[in-house]
Amino acid sequence: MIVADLHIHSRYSRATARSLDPERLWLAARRKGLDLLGSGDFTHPAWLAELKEKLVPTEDGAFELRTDLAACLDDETPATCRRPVRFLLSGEISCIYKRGGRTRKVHSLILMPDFAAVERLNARLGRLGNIVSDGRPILGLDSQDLLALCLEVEPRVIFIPAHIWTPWFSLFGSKSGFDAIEECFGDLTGHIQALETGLSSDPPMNWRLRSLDRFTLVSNSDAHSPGNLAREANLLNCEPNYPALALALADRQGNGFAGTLEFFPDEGKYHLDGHRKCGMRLTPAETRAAGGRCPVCGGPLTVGVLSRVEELADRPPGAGPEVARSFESLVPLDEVLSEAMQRGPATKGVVAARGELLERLGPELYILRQAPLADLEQAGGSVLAEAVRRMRAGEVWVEGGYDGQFGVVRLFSPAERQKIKGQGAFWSLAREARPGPTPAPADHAQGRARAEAALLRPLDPALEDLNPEQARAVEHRGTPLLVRAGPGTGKTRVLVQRAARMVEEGLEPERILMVTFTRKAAAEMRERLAALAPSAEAVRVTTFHGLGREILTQALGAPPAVADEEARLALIVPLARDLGLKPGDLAQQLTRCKQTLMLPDGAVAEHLAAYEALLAKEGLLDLDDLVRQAAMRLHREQELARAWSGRFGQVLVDEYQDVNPAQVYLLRALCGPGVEVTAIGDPDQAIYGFRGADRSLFRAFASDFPGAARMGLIDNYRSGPAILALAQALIAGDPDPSRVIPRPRLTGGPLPVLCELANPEAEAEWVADKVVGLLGGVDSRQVETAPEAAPLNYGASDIAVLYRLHAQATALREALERAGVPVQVAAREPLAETDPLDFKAQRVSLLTMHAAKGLEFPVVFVAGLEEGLLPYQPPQRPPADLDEERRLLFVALTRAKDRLYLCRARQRALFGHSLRPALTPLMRDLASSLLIREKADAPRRRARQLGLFAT
DNA sequence: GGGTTCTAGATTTTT
DNA sequence: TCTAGAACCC
Repeated sequence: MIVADLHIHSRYSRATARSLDPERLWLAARRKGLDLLGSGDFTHPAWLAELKEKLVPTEDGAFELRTDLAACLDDETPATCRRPVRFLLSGEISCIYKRGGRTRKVHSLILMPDFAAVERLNARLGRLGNIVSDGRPILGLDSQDLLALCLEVEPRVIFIPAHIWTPWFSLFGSKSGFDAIEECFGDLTGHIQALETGLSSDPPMNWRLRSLDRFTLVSNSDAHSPGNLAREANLLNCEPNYPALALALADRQGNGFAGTLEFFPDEGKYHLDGHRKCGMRLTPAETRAAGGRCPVCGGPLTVGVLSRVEELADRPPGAGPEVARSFESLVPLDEVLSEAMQRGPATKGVVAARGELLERLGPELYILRQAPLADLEQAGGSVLAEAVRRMRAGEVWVEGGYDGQFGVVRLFSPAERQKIKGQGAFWSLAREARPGPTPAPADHAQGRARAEAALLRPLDPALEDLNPEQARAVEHRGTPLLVRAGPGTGKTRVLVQRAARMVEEGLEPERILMVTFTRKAAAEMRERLAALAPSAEAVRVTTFHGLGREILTQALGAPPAVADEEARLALIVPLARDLGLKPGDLAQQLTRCKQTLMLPDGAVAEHLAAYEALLAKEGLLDLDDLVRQAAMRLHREQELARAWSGRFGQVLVDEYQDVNPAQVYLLRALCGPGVEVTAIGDPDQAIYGFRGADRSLFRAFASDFPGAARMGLIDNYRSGPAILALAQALIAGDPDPSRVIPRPRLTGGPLPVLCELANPEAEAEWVADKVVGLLGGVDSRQVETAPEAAPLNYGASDIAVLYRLHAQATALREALERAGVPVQVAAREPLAETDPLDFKAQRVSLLTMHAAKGLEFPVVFVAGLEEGLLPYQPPQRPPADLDEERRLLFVALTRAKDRLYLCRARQRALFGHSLRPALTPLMRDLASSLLIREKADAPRRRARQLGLFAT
């Protein structure tokens, strides 16, 4: 028979002992009496390197401490405890993700048969999230996807849902788990052979669920220090190696898996229900009677494991499957000694006594489980012997743990304890009749209605039936049409509906052209169109550049060769040098010429001519040429114009505020008589002036396309009224009589929050604290210090952090990663290594305000609201245009649906200069009633704790 | 040619 | 302050 503890942690995990290295784990395992020990934390690169250095393979998939290291430590092991200790490679992963409208937090224990498999796994995980800053990494990955990934990497993986009943971080957790294992792991459930029951539950509790009968119930310590090793463990009748363990777990008929060593579940931190702040401990029946509310403060109770088991149980208490493994309930030796000596478990006396017992009798588990009472009496006195006898017999007094508070197991009555105190260990205990253990409450759980299966998102009203303004825009025919559509008013929807309606009316889909600026937008449009009306599939959806290329392809008889960025620079850089210009300036000058169609004079004309000659020599066009040349040819070449100007009967253009003159010129060429143009956009969201977009073209639409009708969308479906009010106040700084005041369709929601922090690091820290709070805490310390966290149910992908410059991302990313939050920084060049699961991983998005355009998030942070940063004041250059920067901030604010957090630093180092910037002038004059100014707590630790769950 | 030192410059971004 | 590219040195 061997004893195995498969789930532990290294010193690289949060809140773990610094002494957790392979040597001391090995030593502790020997003192405990363990034969097989999980390495823990194999996802952590530094820990894995240490394991590879210090462990050597022995049996199949098992490892031993290097002999030279073991030799050095042999002296430190009591002679009675010397035994071989094998390691297996194990790790734990915390998945935090949203499924079915609820935030899920599920921990999983994973074992792998060799280092190569671990490395394959880590390579994949490393692309999906941050596995370096915590030994137990937090990933925004669905548990089912994690299991799929593990199986893909190594079919022999042993995947065990960890401590399945803890409320905050487990498969069945009351706060963020599931009601059935299949709900969590879907059709991969069959690959799971074992479930870890955790400290707060024991096998009889688990036996009450028939659905768990087919699983092996394992128990591990989840130790965060060497001393806690083996506080729960497994008994196995097999060789101490990987395949033998796998077989023992999988084979429910055989007896490879003999049973478990358990905590008294009452001692676990989440056994009963309660509210720690108020000191309220409740049984499941009491909780029901109290309606799930704390009888003292009325706040929500943390529902413990016992309640949760009853809720899901389909067998009465005491019932179980026909075949079940045995188990023994133990109290850790230091606690037994603490009782026998009536002094704290960590006191010198207890520590010394334990050492002496180990020397004389053997490992801790032997002492607790097997040592004859006579030997115990001889080595440790009769009180100790009696204490151990009672423990083995289950004659204990318990105060159940609740809401993160460990329970207390007592081996002696108060009177006996008084006696021990008075007489010391010399007092000999009479065996007294004593009350049995606190009985488990015997009421039966009511099967709760599982109402929240597959929560449907509220139906989008604009999709179901259009509001009057939208309907007008969709149905208008006969003239060009310009629609002004503010953020969240259903702009794309109107465009898509309009196209679909036209198809319905009998227009061939090939006669409809939809034009966007980016391929991404085009793809989205295509998708939405297909979803709305399959018959509209043949509608042409493309970008301006794609359209230009197509026209040129026809004109030239072959697709034009287009200079990519690299080729273009290869021409521009030497040219700029010859001309004594900066390459960037020259590039800007040239692109400006092409986009505005302005015929330059003087020096610029020469530059352009020289550049065009170089392009011609290479037989290349640049990207600007795709639009410009297509437009010019359409205007000049009659045959080409004939082919194109009537090809489309309807042309719909998105984001019209971003067009440049070349694009309008192209549109006009395309739209001969009888062709109707629809343009939709929002001049308040024009943020690309710097790259040639000319928002005055929005206003000029009616003269470019005579007879145009104008309309505006009014209802905003995206943002709460408070967010909208702030954004509107901001944009009002740039008066525009034709602006439509939006009408919020959502109600309620908190005011936006503004906080001014000492520096960018503190600012990032503030953001990270808020994010952790919105996620309801990502580690147990957080949920235990602030368990009243409102059930906000935000997932990481519901949250975005926006900023003006990429340079701001570093501090924000670091703070979020330190907090354990999965993040994704939208970099200019996408990371080369992407994982197939990448698109499914849920992460907080870090984006520039520009990159956020067109997106929406339930929660938005906007960081760095400082003068100099917004509007941006580049060194040695003219400051960015105030109104365009105002629109940029407007775009940023209007990305938010429910919650908006604004912040800025009082001190910021930008390009080497340390500045003490003022608040951005864009926000200075806003009415104070539009937002809540939050005070920054000066000492960081306080800020962390208090800021956590404040809103 | 390869390595070191110096110095200017430093947004936002799509095709 | 950091970095990329140029200038410089052997």
